[in-house]
Amino acid sequence: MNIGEIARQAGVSRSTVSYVLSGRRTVSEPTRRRVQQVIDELDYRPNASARALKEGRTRVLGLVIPPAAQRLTDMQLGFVASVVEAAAEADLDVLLSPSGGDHDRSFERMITGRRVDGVILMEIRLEDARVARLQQTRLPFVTIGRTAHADDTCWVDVDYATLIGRCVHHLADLGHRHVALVNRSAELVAAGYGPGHRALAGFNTAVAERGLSGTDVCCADDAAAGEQCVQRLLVTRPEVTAIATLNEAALPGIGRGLERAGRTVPKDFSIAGVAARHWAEDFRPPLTSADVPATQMGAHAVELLRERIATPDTSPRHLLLSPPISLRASTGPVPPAR
Amino acid sequence: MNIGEIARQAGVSRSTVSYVLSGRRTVSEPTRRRVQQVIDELDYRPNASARALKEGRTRVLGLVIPPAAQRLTDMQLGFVASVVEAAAEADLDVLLSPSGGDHDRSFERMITGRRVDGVILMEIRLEDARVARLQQTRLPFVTIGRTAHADDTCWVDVDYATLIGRCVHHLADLGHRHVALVNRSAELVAAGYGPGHRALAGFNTAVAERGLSGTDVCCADDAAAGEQCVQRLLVTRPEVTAIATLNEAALPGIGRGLERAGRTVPKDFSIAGVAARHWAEDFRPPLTSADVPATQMGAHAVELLRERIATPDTSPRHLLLSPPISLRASTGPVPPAR
DNA sequence: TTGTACGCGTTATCAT
DNA sequence: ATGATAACGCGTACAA
Repeated sequence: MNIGEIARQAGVSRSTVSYVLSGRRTVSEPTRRRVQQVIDELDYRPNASARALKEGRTRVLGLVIPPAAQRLTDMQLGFVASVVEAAAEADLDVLLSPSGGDHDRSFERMITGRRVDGVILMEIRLEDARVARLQQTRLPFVTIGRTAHADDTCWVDVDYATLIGRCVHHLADLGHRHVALVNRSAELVAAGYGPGHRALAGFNTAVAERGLSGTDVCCADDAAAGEQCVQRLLVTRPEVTAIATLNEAALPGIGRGLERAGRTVPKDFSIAGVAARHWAEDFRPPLTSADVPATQMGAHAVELLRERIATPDTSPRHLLLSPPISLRASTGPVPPAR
Repeated sequence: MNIGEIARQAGVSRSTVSYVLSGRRTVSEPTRRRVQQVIDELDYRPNASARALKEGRTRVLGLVIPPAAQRLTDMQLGFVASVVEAAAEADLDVLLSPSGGDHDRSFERMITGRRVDGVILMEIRLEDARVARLQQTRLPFVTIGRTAHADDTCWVDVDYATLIGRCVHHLADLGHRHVALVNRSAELVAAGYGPGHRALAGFNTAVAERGLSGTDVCCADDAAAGEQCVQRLLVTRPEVTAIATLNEAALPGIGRGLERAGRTVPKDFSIAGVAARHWAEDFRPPLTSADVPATQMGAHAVELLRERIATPDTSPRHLLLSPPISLRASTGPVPPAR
């Protein structure tokens, strides 16, 4: 089923059919109707490859996700879903590439085969080979998260440094003097994962500003690790009365660990964090946290990318989000010294 | 950068370059090397649209996911990740469409625009408009899950009826006489979501076979709903001593609800389920469950779809999985009557 | 090894 | 003001 077939059955030329479709030229009403009827009857839709070939654009966005080996986190999933949704809203499709480093076949296919009009990258490292690779090409791209030197790229990110800092200040206001940061996994931090580094920086700054004693520990992204981590922490740093964390997947374990150790939240121990809302709300008691707006971030990323595709030569735009902390029930005044 | 440019710089014809690329004709070694060198220097990669147009296939698979409105479950995410991974393994790309019903723009684009060589559908209803729509077209497709009359389609599914039945038999073997099924959400079941219906059927059959008393309740897919659900259940059916469930997202809440009610698992109360392994392992105590192999299912779906694309006219293959129940720590002998 | 037709939709240009 | 013709985008594969 192609445009020539429609033209034949409607008794017009191929270009007329094309003009009926695009509306780029006026076509006499009777002709238009006749052509449209044949189109409807045969349920004709132009071949996307032919159109892309001619127009020089595919109406497809690429989305690079972390390889499935490391199970995607809830937040990453939120990004994927919201990107796809926002793209669909704009009649754009999304092509997925599961790629960790560069030199990845699917990544290379995506960016060199002119399959996509632009790329959204997530799970960005401070030094990221994929970003470097994309900068070599002329392909517009936007990152969710940012590299260490991201002034000349387009990105949307959460300001983990500020948010973790705010958590610390909130805890300090409540009288806590000994606080701990439960960071993301050691591997992730070692690999230069931005949020981990920036959260630590923000933590250290705030701790210094308030004259607190601060400890930071890495913790794998799952409940079991969270539980172990808390157990160890309570032994090695018994003076700690509050935790700040960006490790949402560890939260259930952190809660369990405290419970097992006989600490009641928030009476004996406080927790504040940066997490997706449903993690915060599912925590018992509900977690005081800055809720990461994953859904909006995906939508923003698509918006920035569309701009960039439309006008590639304007200076890159950024978006650094710091959602306010929602006071819930997991933080309270420091308990009297034992 | 196109094939003509490469040909010019290498001093050969376009077809020669094409043959060097595809290897479908032997090219003299010196020529081949010269061409290859130019290709490498210019980092040339054929235009995917042009190739798709000529070859009549895109090397892209479509994956239809539920719209993001209802947050994707962990298991759905597992499917997506494993499909993408398996496709990448076979040098295929994946195009995503977030579509609930039919008549969805992105769904229609995908299947009528010849953008994809085949489609994988998930979150299948017993009566599914998208399946009907796909059957009208000639496009090969595979479903994860199956409709009520799925003999002539290609699918891979988990045998929820059998697995929930096995849970019930296991609980009956331990002496439990009053068991409850915690199903997926009422909306999902009302919409004809297959697993919900089949789990209920399997539950009823097994309950009847063993002469037990059975109750079934629907429960939204989150922890809070699970907690409420258990609270209500313990009040309305105080005789119940065991739960079978396929609602993994409700598990943390179910655990909390039992704890609040003073029931210890597995001493006072048993739970068995069908869930992704990490949900089972994160449960306290670890959940006795049939672990849904989401990862393999995605890979199987891709495999079946590739077969179907290669040989569209063979009779459709199915794959009904019933993974064994892993005994963990959440089931035990029925407690003595109070 | 090369020339060339083909796949299909778009659009500039020419004809009516 | 409409409709028709033809070139173009790019890679593939058959005929020469």
